[in-house]
Amino acid sequence: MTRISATDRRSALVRSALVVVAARGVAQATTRAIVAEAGMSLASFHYAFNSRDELIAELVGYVVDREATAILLEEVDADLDHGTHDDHWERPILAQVLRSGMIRYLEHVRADPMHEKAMLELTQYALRDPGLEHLARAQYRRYHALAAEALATAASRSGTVWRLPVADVSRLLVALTDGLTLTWLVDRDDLAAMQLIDFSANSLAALAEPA
Amino acid sequence: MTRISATDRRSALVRSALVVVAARGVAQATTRAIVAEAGMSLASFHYAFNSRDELIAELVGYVVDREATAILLEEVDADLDHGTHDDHWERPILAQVLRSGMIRYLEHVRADPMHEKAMLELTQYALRDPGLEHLARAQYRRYHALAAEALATAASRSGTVWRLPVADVSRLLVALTDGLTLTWLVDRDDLAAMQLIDFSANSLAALAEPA
DNA sequence: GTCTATAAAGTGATAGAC
DNA sequence: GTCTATCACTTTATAGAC
Repeated sequence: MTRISATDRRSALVRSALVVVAARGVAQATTRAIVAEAGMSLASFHYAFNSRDELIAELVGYVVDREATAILLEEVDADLDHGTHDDHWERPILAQVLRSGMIRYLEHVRADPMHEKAMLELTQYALRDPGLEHLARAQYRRYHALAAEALATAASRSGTVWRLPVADVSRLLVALTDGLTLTWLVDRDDLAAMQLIDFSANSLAALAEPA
Repeated sequence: MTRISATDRRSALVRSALVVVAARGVAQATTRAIVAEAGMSLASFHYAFNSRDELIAELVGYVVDREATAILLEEVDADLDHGTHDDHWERPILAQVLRSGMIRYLEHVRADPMHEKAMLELTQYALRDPGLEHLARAQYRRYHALAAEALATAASRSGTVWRLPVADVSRLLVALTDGLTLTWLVDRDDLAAMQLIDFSANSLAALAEPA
């Protein structure tokens, strides 16, 4: 009926695909399920995309951006909150900074668990497809870069410096975050998650020293 | 041709299913692919199982047992190796015991990465199926119990005691192991994996004190 | 019990009218 | 551009011969 540009239709389909993947998994994200979610006809799908594989590839690329910006925006918000009151002489303890950062991440996962599950599945899916494998690696490079930035900020804010390259520490943080996500998704144990966060924050903080 | 008991056929199909899942993923583990791997006809499948879902359910239950016993056997082997020479007065450092245990686990993953990937996918799959969800949880309870046993052994061998309940420490170890597995499967970075192992071993060891 | 053949339902993709 | 209708194929599952 109404004319929609091909690019608009593509992004609409990608967003709908993410909804379907989150709700039912990658295997159940059929072209029919996706167009139903988007309120389009099946033919419109193939007008916008050459194949389902093409959409899945774009979806993987899309979620990498989305995840990165989502976490980044939360960081910025937290920074702004922090900046509203005068803390000129107050130096937060590094472990506390890391702890609150990881709690923010956990809240992010708790707010939309199925989305996080979709991220995991899409990574695993990409890892199986030779043509999509590089996207999975790109996703993790993004995570590492994001973690490195957060760790650098945390250190400078708490007046400390990392005793080993921040890139190395960031890999630890990403692995800890993965473990946190995976175990929480399985048993939804908030208490255990908080214990893991405390442990992670304290253990990582031990890798820094006063500036 | 040759008559095979239904139970034998079931277990043969389950083993073949695991091979297919490891090689091509859960979604591609079709009944046809599984019977081809097992060298059976399609009809034999439905003679042994009522449905594909029934096989997948049994597969999930099967891998839980298999993974547990596999890691446990490695532990026993390691214990035997350790017992061959006289170490009556030698007390290994806890961090070293944990480190070598995690290295053994990493070797286990490196020896058959696709099997480990299959385990991950089956857990995620079970988590989506309301009827299979409990199996995913059971799998992790098993992991936790296994980790708790290993941690208790490690502490007593090194003459230390855990400063918090071993069940809590075991959850940390499982999460660390998950993070190790996930990140290694993505980038296959052995050096980063070793750094994570060192970090984990040292950080966990800090949670114990001399007996 | 084990097979071949086929049914029944779902899938990705396309043709062709408008 | 967008639709309905349909093709070609794959999937799970079953029927029926042996």
